[in-house]
Amino acid sequence: MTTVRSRFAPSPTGYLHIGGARTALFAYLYAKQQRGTFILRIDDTDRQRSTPEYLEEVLDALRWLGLDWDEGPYFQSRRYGLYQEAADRLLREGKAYRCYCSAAEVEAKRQAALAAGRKPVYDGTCRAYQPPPGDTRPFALRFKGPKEGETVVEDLIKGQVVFQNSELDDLIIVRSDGTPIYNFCSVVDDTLLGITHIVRGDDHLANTPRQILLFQALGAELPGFAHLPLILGNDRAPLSKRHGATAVRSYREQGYLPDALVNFLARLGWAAGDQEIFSRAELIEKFRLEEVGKSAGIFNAEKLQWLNSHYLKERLLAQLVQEVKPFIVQKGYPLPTDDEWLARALATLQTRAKTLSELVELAHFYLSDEFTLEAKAASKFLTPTIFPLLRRLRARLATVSVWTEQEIEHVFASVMEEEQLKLGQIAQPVRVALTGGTASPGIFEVMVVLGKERTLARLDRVLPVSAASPPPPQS
RNA sequence: GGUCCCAUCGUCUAGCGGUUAGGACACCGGCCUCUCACGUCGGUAACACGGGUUCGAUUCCCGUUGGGACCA
Repeated sequence: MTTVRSRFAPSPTGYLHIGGARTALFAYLYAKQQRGTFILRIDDTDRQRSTPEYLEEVLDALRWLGLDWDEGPYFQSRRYGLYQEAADRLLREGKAYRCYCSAAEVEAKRQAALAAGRKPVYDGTCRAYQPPPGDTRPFALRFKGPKEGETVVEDLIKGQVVFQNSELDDLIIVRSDGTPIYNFCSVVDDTLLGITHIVRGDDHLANTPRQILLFQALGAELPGFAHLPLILGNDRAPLSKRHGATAVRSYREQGYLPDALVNFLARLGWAAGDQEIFSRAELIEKFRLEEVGKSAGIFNAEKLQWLNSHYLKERLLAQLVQEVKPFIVQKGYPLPTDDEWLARALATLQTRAKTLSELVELAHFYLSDEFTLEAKAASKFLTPTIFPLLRRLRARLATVSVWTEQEIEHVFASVMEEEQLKLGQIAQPVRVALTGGTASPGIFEVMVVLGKERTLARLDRVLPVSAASPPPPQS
């Protein structure tokens, strides 16, 4: 039994997008599951559009997702000699021929055929053409495919897909300018790299029979194929920029955790019974390429968000502290110097945030003393009638020596009893004073995290008259 | 246009001839509760259509419709 070698072969012509990430993930999971090798190959034959920046971007996204490759990256741009060699061999062996038709001619014929309602396939003009010696016209290299019989793709996902060879026209393998085309490079590389399983998007399915013919012509063993259905936007069109964020990077920047994205992507098109949450190890153990669904799936942002909040809740605080820091900086808050304190602050918000970014937003009243009071909240809860109560509470709190939830609660309880009030009646005004709004973690935890000094200062801030300080700004 | 792929709640899906068609997200209610969340309990919601095959089709076959991919 040969060991599995699967590959992911992105083109560094843009950010790694969600669809690409899922393809990479499935190829990765399959390799890991089979205890095989996951190979990264960079299909950068499009030199105009491939850039080192995008390359770094793609590698970075893969690393962030934890899709570490065992081999590579190999660069197609550094392997031209190999393609040339393979093309020469096919020409020598009579499996390819020189085509002198210019691109313009072919395109014209194609258009004409289309207009006349015929198949826009290459007409085979040069297939039997013997160039006279000394013919110096530029030529492309075309693969000489069989005109009879059929080519069968045994796809792990789609099943058996049959193509009539008569429907397949002779594929250009090297352009007249000497550059090999993608389909050819891909086959040559898959052969040379010993790829046993090609996992890719099903937009490549229609090209597969031609590639199979090429594999055979090169005398290579046929790899297994697995064509993944595409990911669509909510309008059922293939996911693209106009559906919003498609780059892995933008999810990272929005504060999604790689675990959540990986879990989400894995479940998009694949399931293991009713299970929704999968750890990395579980995915590797349970994933089956043959179980991947055949139909395209729609990217469901709400579900991703739910998964992310799930992973956020599970996150170890020490880890969360580190992960949230870039977001604190990015939002312009001073970075707390005390990690232990930050951990306690985050702990009160952990069940409330869906992303790291949102977590920081919710933590704004911890991170800065300069927040504005929500006008609606202030006008409802910070009325003059409440001031005496707040003053009384403030005075009592000032006497608390051990600043714990328990002690604070005692103070509240006594004031409540004296004033014949329910906790809700007193907690809301305090909440508004301390956090600026009506929604926050439990008021006692907030006070503990804030500390006695900041708590009292914030109460003073909303209390007019006595204090010399001006009333706080309202939004 | 040709070839190919696809079709279960709004969405992701389970199902692999006989089920009250299951789960999850979202949505709507109850409970919990100092607010908001979390949690928990419950609810609304699907087999695209038409023919076969079969005692029996969501499931197998064909077609229609509708999506999609590919054709240097």
